[in-house]
Amino acid sequence: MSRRIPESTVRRLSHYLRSLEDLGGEGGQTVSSEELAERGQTTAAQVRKDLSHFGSFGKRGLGYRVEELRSRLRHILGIDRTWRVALVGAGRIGSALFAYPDFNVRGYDVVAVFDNDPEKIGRTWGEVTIRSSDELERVVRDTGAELAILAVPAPVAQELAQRVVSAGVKGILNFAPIRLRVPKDVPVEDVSLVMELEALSFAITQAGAVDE
Amino acid sequence: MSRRIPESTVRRLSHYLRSLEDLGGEGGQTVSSEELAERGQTTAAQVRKDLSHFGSFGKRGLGYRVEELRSRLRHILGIDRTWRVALVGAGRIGSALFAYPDFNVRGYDVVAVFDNDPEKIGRTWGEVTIRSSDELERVVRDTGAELAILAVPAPVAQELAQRVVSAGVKGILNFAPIRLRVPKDVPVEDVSLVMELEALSFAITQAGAVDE
DNA sequence: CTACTTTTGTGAATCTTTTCACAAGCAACT
DNA sequence: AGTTGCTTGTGAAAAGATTCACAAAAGTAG
Repeated sequence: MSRRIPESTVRRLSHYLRSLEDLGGEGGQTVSSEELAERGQTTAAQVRKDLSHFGSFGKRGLGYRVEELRSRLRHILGIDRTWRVALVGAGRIGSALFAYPDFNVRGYDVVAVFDNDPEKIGRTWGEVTIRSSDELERVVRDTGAELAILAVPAPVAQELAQRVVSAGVKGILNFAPIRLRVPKDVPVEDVSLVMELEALSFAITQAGAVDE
Repeated sequence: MSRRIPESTVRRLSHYLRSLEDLGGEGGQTVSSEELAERGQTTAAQVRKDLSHFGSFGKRGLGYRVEELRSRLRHILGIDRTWRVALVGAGRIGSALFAYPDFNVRGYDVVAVFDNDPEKIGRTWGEVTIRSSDELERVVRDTGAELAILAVPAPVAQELAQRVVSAGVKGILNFAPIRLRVPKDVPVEDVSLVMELEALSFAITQAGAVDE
């Protein structure tokens, strides 16, 4: 039951949660750390250690009750509530995200969409109207958005990051290929497709190089 | 100049490379580990340690020649060549990726696109015709695709992963929210938007909880 | 050529994360 | 109630990653 939680632990928690959901989990069904490990590509000891940071939810000799562990994890991850999300950038990536089904299911509710293309401003996506980024501060405040997804080109990402933060956003999911500078109490998660691809080509190249 | 390279090092290398590219880098311009650190949100010692895994490219008292380090990094990351990519899934995410500008620039060339929607099969995107996934093995082999991007729903991802691998693909970028089972010499990079968002809501929630 | 400044490359120290290993707890059965 | 079988929770050990700190190079100036 410690204080500082490793980033890698958090990612695994997400994964355990997904496994639990796949597992269905009617009534008093239980699951062992061993089973979770297998599904999560890790070890049983790791699963138990990860969970032990937050308390002890299992029963010895029996395992974890699926239903209970699931709701505990949702609470730990902070998704036992709805998060209001501002989507900044209504281009290709923005629209793909908006349509992403798991999104709403998991408690993320896109309450505002911004773009600076006059062609797009005023159109509606589902219930939401695309706004000019000129209105960003006002709309973010009015809608009470707490998260921002930045799906905009690199050159404008930094400016928009500052603006959403000053309008009250508490965390940013960033698709632009730059390191955003924001106050350090505002967490930023970067999604960089190029970086992922490079990790992949590195891994492939490296694997080949072992034989040399 | 060691053997096993930490995953985190690889990601930082990607980042250094991006910084070097931003830096322009005409002629004999140089950059110090300190400068790279600043841009990469890390420390100078970390930069030097990361690079030292692969040799020593700097000049003491002077730093690294931008142009040279850039091409070294491109070589290390395995992107001093073109990678032929098969894009599996022509839905929202697939099309966003296809249009992603950095993609071609960075040496990733989409040589085949697959979908199983009869509406989409036969259409062309740029130079590439969308094929039925029935033809996957043949087309992957014919085009010599080495990487696959899986942008398909979770239920079919595992099957398609196996099929691209058996057709000769050497690495997979996976957007489906499941852990793929593939031979262990085939690297898989997962991109999970939900996981990123959950890491974000955890961080925000946690930050608040410190005050309690 | 010598002194001075700068910045790398790297062992050693520190800090973090993972793995090990086992006592303690729980359920089921006799 | 006692025994057996299983699985958690957790200190302690091991492995891994980062930071420190400094000698060794390289350029520059006098």
